[in-house]
Amino acid sequence: MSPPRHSPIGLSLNRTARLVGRAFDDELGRAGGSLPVWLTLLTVKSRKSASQRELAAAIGIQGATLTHHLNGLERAGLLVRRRDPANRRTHQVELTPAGEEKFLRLREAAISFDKRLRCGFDEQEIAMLDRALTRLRGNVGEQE
Amino acid sequence: MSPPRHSPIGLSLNRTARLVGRAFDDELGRAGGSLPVWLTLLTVKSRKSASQRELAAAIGIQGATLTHHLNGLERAGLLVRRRDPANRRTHQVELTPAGEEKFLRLREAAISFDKRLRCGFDEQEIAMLDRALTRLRGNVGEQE
DNA sequence: TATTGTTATACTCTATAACTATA
DNA sequence: TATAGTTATAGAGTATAACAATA
Repeated sequence: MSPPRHSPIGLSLNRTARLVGRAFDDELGRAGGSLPVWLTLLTVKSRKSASQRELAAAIGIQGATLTHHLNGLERAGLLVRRRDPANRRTHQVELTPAGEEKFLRLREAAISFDKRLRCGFDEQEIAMLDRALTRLRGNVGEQE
Repeated sequence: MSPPRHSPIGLSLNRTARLVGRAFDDELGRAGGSLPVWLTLLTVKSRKSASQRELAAAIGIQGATLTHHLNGLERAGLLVRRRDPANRRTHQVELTPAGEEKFLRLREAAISFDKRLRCGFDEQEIAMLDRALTRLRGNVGEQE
């Protein structure tokens, strides 16, 4: 019955994420990308030869949603999907040279943005923040 | 030219916010609401007699977007908009009794969710996290 | 039958531009 | 002319359900 006697951390998190996310999306936009595009390229690069289901799970979206983004990226000539000869149900996603270029360009933007984000933080503070965020994810039941 | 030698804090923030946001939205959904609805009701309650422009700014959305949400809430009978007699351009947004009830119900959900979110954190850690988030907002140029 | 991925469709949140009404 | 708000429209991201191909 008593009102909350502490600042709602969820609200603060939400506001921060929206603000930071919007700024990041703008930066990616200037580099010819968007947040889901960046996440997709990054995940494809870092999880070589993963199935699309695994990629989608790693990004945190549904398979059909990933298909949607992959369609856009393939249409733009940034990647190709090949059937795996071993198991022809699964597709192997691979970046084209143009896709590799785009990846590097967006990575530049991401790195420079992250630098801006870290202003005034030392390594230890960032590590603490990261741990706190991880704990928050655990508290809402992240499975991985 | 060297690769980033620290974990990208933006990615961690993004992943956390999406996960936590989804869980919160589910909780609000079970209480018959949604995140923007909750933010709208909360802001209307806490900023008595603010203009819609001010409300929108406080929530962090455009005026037209707020109008969209207010339309839904008014259609649902949760609030009314009255013209201010002093300046008939501005509208005064006021919760109906049903709106007050909904507000309380969603507040319950928000409080219980926040409690879940705080599991394993002590007050000092939450305060530190909150300060860190505020600093991140500052780093991407929050004006207020 | 089970699994991988796609297509079709729709919903939510958001935004911009043009408009109405007040001042 | 300037300001408050609305309407019309659109776009991005996401999801679910039904489907096709493969195992």
